[in-house]
Amino acid sequence: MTRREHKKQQTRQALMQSALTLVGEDNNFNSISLREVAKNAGVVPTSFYRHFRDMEELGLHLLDELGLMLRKLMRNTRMQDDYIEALTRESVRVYAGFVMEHRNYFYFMNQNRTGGTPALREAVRTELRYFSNELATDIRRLPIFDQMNTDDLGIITELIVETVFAGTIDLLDRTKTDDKATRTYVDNTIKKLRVIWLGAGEWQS
Amino acid sequence: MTRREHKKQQTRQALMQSALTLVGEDNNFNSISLREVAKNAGVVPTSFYRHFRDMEELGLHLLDELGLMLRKLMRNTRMQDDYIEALTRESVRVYAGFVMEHRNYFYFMNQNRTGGTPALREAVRTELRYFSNELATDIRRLPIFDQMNTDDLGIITELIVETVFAGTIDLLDRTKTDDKATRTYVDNTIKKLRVIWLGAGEWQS
DNA sequence: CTTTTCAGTCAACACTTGTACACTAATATT
DNA sequence: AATATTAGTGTACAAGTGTTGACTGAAAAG
Repeated sequence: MTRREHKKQQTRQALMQSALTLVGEDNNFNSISLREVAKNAGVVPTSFYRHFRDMEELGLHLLDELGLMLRKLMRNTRMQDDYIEALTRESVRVYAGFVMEHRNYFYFMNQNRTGGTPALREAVRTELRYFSNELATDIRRLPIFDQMNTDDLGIITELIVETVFAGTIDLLDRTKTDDKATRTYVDNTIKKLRVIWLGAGEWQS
Repeated sequence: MTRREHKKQQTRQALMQSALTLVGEDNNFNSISLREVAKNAGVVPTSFYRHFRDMEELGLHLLDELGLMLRKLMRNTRMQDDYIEALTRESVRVYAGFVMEHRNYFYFMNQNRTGGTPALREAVRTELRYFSNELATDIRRLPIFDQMNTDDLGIITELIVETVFAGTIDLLDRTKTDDKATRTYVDNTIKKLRVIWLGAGEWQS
């Protein structure tokens, strides 16, 4: 990579980081302006166009980045143990920690799952589906699921992903004022997942 | 109510309806302007202030309205039958129908669960918690739950509400292009709820 | 019938917005 | 060493933003 390309990457990253910071400060991604982002990145507004067509494109790249991190994280922490119980506990705990370390990213993702442009919304959906699928092929190996109908398995993993993800925004908000919020989230989510595991075990029998 | 008060209520309603319409087509509540709303309601921008302090206040009232409708609907459809199975199926079906009849309201609610100002976000949370609690006192009567720990019961109802609600935004988006989307949503949601029921039945036993 | 109230109007304000265009200067290519 | 490329700058503009204060006229209160 040439020296110039490197410089470019640097401001590109500054722009993305800037947007993320603004989102973290309780601004909605949809209502932050291109100009704010540029200013916050220490760059003139028009310079923005050297990197992204518009804010939506920046958003999509942001989502890519988060997705990549998330998938890597999940792949590393899953399947360390054979016991669903321990696996669940550890996964949720790690997930919560990861969320706390990347607050702004998750604010962004949550906002755009339900709020963004149709394109952004679809991108988040795809990301979650990706997870769900990975989880499915992953737990297929477990004795409980080895002969379950594929569609049903998909629905169960979807339920799991939704459950973990649904509590994220509450976790983000509550941890601002409550130190114990993370623990509460982890405990509650684990209970929910345990209910799901139990139900899945009883499925079609 | 005097004739003048009646007129006022009318434009007030027009403003709320206007905001809702804009949310339905243009997409995000946070990026629609006070002026747009006023214009769309056939009223001059400054007139807006006779009714609401700002857009957030309008949003909160919108949420009140939806919450009222929703709770009434749910109360009417729950507990018609003794079988969980039939109850679930009917409830979800009715809910889906209701969503389709009030698309813009649900876009609004979804957007602000994860996106709006902290106040709006909290308002949505409260609404969902309200549901969860009502559901809890409601199914407490069922033989499966009559001796369950109250906290655990709360978590399970929370899980149920989240599950029903999580799919709503997808339902809204998909029904734009796919006629069968409603059926898919109903079927999938029912399956998920069935898993939860099964798991709840096995809980602590 | 006269006076008060007040929902909606009008004009004006100080800003912010996205984007077009011509420019500069450092880097890369020849 | 001469030339071409291009990330970032600066200026400019039309359009839209929230909010102000003084106004009007119909309905309500006296």
